[in-house]
Amino acid sequence: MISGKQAILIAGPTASGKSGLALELAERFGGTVVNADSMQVYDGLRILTARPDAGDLARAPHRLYGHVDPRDAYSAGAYTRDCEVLLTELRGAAILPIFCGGTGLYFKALLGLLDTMPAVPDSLRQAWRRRLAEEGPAALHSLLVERDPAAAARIAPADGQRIVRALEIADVAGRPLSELQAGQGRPLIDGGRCVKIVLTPDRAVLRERIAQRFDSMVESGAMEEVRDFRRRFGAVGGTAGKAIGLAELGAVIDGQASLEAASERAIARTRQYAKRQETWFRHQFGPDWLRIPLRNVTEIAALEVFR
RNA sequence: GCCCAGGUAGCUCAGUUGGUAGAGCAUGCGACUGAAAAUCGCAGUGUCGGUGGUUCGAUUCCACCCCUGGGCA
Repeated sequence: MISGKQAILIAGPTASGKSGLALELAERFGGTVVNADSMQVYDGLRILTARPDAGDLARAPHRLYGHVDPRDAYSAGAYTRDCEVLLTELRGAAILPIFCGGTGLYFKALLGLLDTMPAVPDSLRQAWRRRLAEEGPAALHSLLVERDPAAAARIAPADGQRIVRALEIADVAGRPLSELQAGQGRPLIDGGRCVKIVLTPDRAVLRERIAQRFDSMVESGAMEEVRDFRRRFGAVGGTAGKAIGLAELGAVIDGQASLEAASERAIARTRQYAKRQETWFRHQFGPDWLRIPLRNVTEIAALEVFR
């Protein structure tokens, strides 16, 4: 294990080679790769969500991959609770966790940058979501102006998702969300005692990799995977249902689109996603994160920080 | 060869009764406290196919030419 380090954190845009690097380091340090990706937690879409395959799993232990039923609701909060349990276990066994994933919010949660919030009952959440669908975000935003003016000022009137979140928290907590967001979150790991790296590949290179990866997903049976997924879980409405490629390949299966058009669409969505990730890592992650433009896993693993 | 339709942003297309043009998608930039592969905001782009003519002024009207699609031969 690296001296004095609690964990290794590997972030980066999709298709930047995070998983390969995590695997390399896990083998080297006898560590466990821990998922930090909001889609790879779900069961059912191994190929489309680029989850490690059987060969990868044989090389090193992997945790929090595919452990959630895609019909269930999952969240950064649920992830935090999963990690808390897991970290206790790994610490007990003196095993180095290597967090690897593209969900910036999950890293933020890990580092204690999310305040503790009361749990929102499912019924309440559903009720607000129904109102959002029926009345639209603008109507709920004007409601929020009365309930939590500070939050309303920060949240765009069209941002239904955040408006609903603020409203439901105000309901359960009896206090505005903006008051609860005090920056008092409890870190699960100490950021100062971790190796934190962000992979920053060149945009043009990443675009190329994204396109190639989608094609190879299709070649490896992504279409069949979507069929199986539908058979097992039906039409999934939650987060898992929004996995890139699911709707697109579904349209091909239903005869609504050509494979070519679907691929183009899925690849474009992936590029857009990668861009949002880059923006997040650039601005939400501090200067204490190491930005690494190198692409070769062995090269990165040889860096000074890993000695 | 003839007839018809079309050639406008990277793509698909709208439009200008003549005053140099716009949507969607794509692209770029950004926000982000439990749906985050989510959700949301901002921005740019054009020799309006070419050449001439009419006009104060043409992407718009006229002529010719080129290209694409369809039809007729």
